[in-house]
Amino acid sequence: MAASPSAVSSLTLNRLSIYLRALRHLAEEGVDTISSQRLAARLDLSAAQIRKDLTYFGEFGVRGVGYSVTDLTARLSHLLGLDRTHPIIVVGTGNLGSALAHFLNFADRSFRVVAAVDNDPRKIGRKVGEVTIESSSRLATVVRRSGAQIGVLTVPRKAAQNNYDQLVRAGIKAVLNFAPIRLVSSADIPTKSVDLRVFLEELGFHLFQGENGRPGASAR
Amino acid sequence: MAASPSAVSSLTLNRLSIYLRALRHLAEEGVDTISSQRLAARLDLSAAQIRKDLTYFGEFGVRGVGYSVTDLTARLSHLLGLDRTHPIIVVGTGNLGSALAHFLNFADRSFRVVAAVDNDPRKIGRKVGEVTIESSSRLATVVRRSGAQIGVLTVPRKAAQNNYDQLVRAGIKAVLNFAPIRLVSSADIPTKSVDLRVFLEELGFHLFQGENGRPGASAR
DNA sequence: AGATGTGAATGAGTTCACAGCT
DNA sequence: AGCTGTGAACTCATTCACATCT
Repeated sequence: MAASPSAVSSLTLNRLSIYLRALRHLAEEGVDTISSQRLAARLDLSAAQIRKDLTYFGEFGVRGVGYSVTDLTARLSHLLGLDRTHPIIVVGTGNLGSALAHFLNFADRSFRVVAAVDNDPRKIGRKVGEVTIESSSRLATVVRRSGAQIGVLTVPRKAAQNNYDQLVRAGIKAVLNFAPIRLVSSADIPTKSVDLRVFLEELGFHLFQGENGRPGASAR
Repeated sequence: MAASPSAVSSLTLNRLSIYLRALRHLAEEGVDTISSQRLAARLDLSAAQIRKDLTYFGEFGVRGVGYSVTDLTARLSHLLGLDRTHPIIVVGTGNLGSALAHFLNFADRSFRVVAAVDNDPRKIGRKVGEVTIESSSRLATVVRRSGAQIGVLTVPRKAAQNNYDQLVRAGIKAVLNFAPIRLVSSADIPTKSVDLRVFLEELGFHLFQGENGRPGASAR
């Protein structure tokens, strides 16, 4: 098996998640072997793309046959760390934060919200999903006590960097940031930023194009 | 000025959103001219990248000087269609859907939630933000009556394709899909899919790497 | 025959480096 | 002198095409 490469692109990694989801659906449908060709057709991408992505991590298939659905599922789950449970702390329990808290607990047993903090004194003591909201001022303590590994940042822009720094100092292992800011991030803490408004604004552009007579191209 | 190109990549388009946000902050700070160099430093990317992105759409700068903050803000806003208001319908008012509904109305005057539908009879008649939830069975009617241009799909996977098709038939102009499925999409309706679990799973991979002794690389 | 795994070819996206304008 | 706009060079990602295995 190939050693894990020093750097795999986000693009490849994100497609692994997509493959994994499709594989789970295939298992539900009772399929037990799948070729890159047929998986690609389902996902609307190329067979070569799938094979290339997989070979970054090893040889998972059988020539002349294809991939075992259960085997590949297990191996991708393991690669993405989904065969263990990652405790999450939600920082900021506004609309988005509390929605994500619920969403994550329902969606998957690989991620579990174990703590939540907020700035607003009125929210402290309330529950979001299974956990009780605590004060942001106790962030470091809460991280340590809960054993949270991943911080989900859903605070306003101006609070984001400060909360990020506190998470890092408290020993968080990774951060998913939804605040619309370029975080100054510690190089050794995997940090991913997602800005939801950006997606809408992309559509805004295409709408505008459509109006000007040009047929709107489908965004990927 | 350069004509809008037939195809601009999502990457470029998404960076325009980022530039625009930074420009707004600069304006708040009272800055009125900015060079690609200084903007790049702020956003942690290259000056050439910024200039190249902008030249897809025209010549916005002044040689020897830089870009006028207010001028560039206006031009990017216009390009992204943010100088008009886009009516949105939220399809599926679960955790994520209702969070987005609130979030979008607060965040920006360019997008306004004008309607929401849900499958669950118990939710119908309730309010989410300013709008009253209606039945998904009336989706087409609601789209037409409300004049919604953008559909935000936050329904379970199995309902997504069907709701998407209905949105399209009812004349929606663009769709932002959060359901974890590859939509079979009409080529002339800009459609963007975002899968939040994918982002977490990317972090899951990096956590796993970290454990195996390799220093975790920062995800972009 | 039919599928994978992979080097080679192509294509997309980014950075370089500099001519040209203020 | 300083900064934009842009072809050319380069790097990263995808696709091709085929040797290899079942």
